[in-house]
Amino acid sequence: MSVEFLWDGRAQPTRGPKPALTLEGITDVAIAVADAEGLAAVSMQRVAAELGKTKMSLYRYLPGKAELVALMIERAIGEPPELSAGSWRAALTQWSERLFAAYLRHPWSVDATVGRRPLGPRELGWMECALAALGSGSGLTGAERLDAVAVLAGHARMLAQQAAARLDEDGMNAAMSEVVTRHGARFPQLTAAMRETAVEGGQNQAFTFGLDRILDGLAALIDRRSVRS
Amino acid sequence: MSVEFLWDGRAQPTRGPKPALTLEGITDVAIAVADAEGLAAVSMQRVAAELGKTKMSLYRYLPGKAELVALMIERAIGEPPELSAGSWRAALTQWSERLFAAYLRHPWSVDATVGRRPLGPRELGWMECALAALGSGSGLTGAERLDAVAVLAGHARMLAQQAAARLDEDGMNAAMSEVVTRHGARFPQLTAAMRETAVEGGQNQAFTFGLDRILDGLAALIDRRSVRS
DNA sequence: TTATTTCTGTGTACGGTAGATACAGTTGTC
DNA sequence: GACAACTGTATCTACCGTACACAGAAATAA
Repeated sequence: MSVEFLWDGRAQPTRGPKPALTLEGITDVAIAVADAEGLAAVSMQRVAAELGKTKMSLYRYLPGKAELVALMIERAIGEPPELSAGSWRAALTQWSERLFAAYLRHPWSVDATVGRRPLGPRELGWMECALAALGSGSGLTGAERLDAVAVLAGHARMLAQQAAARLDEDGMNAAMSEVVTRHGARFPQLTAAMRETAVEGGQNQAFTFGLDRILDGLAALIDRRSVRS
Repeated sequence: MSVEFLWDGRAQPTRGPKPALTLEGITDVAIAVADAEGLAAVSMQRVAAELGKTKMSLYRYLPGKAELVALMIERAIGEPPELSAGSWRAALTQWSERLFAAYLRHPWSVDATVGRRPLGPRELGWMECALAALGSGSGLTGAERLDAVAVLAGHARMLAQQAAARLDEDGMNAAMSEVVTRHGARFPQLTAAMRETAVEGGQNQAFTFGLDRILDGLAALIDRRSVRS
């Protein structure tokens, strides 16, 4: 996975035949496949076939599959949001909600952003704008602000993953709940909590709950700092 | 991926040749490979070769690779911790730290626990014991307790992933920081925060910071509830 | 205009993956 | 001893990512 490709793009040549494809077109098709059938369905063969080309032609545009996935992530996450910010809390709430929404729009992006990998300009842009929202007079150190943003991002990721898992209730969840009812005696708290959860609101509520708790905790620290100083 | 296999195991036969392998042995070897070379290095071929057998012999013990990974997770996460609990806060702190430690011991388990998949008994056991710690008189609803546990688990996961990424500083991080310095002007907050972070403490500090913030937020809610009632 | 260079897209090939199936050999039970 | 059940292996298919060689197209240099 070459970092340069992600940041500097691909120098387009002047000579030779006109390219029939574009990086954007390839990425869009790959994203469409991933949206419809998951990240596992994205193969060079599949993407090329969707474009009416052979798989090897894609390698004229991309060094390899890792770069394709990186481009998919950058395109799926979108430009960093413009935060119509008053307080840091309002700004970070907006930021988290938009990140959560982006994950929900493209559930595969959760799977695609695990493990060690180079970050693209947009991904860094998102971090930058969250840090900026938290920066103005919060009294937190740089490390603390990084940690806070990481917690928020992690929360959005986790909830998006859970929401995606709940989207497809195709038998596996049925088998799972069958297991829970069978061994329910071993997990009393869990069965009770899940019974309650079933009635009330969906995944957005869970996200908002966690987000509010995190921001409450952050506010408590910021208040303490501002009092002391 | 069959749920039954995870929960009921494999009925061991009486007749026929003595099995040369055991499920535990296979799982242990697979975990050893994953610990040393990452989850991507775990293939049926590789695990079988490590055991001195052909890959197809493994299918006498496991329905498929998905089940192997599921067993690896169950074995790697370990038994749910016995929380020497006083307050809910102490208990959840201990719980989160042990989960974080488990992720650090087996960094591949972060990659292995993405996406929709059936949960094993130990994984549910961990949830159960966290819910129990939060249950006694916290005043939270079942859904809220589930959400709170999810936030804590997500935090442990995210920080473990970051820590694992920072373990191998093999050139890619170098290329990455080269990019950041080149485009540093676009990310002033980020570069400033990262410069600060470099000097002070490691990943444990980041984990503790986020954990404390989450628990602070949770405490604020619980206090509010107990006052009102 | 022609020749040359450079690029695109394709066909072929290789090593890797997961898994199905058929079969030989071993071991317990009747 | 016959039979049934099980283990481990060999062979096969169907993918995957990608290296390499080659034919044709297009822009430039002569």
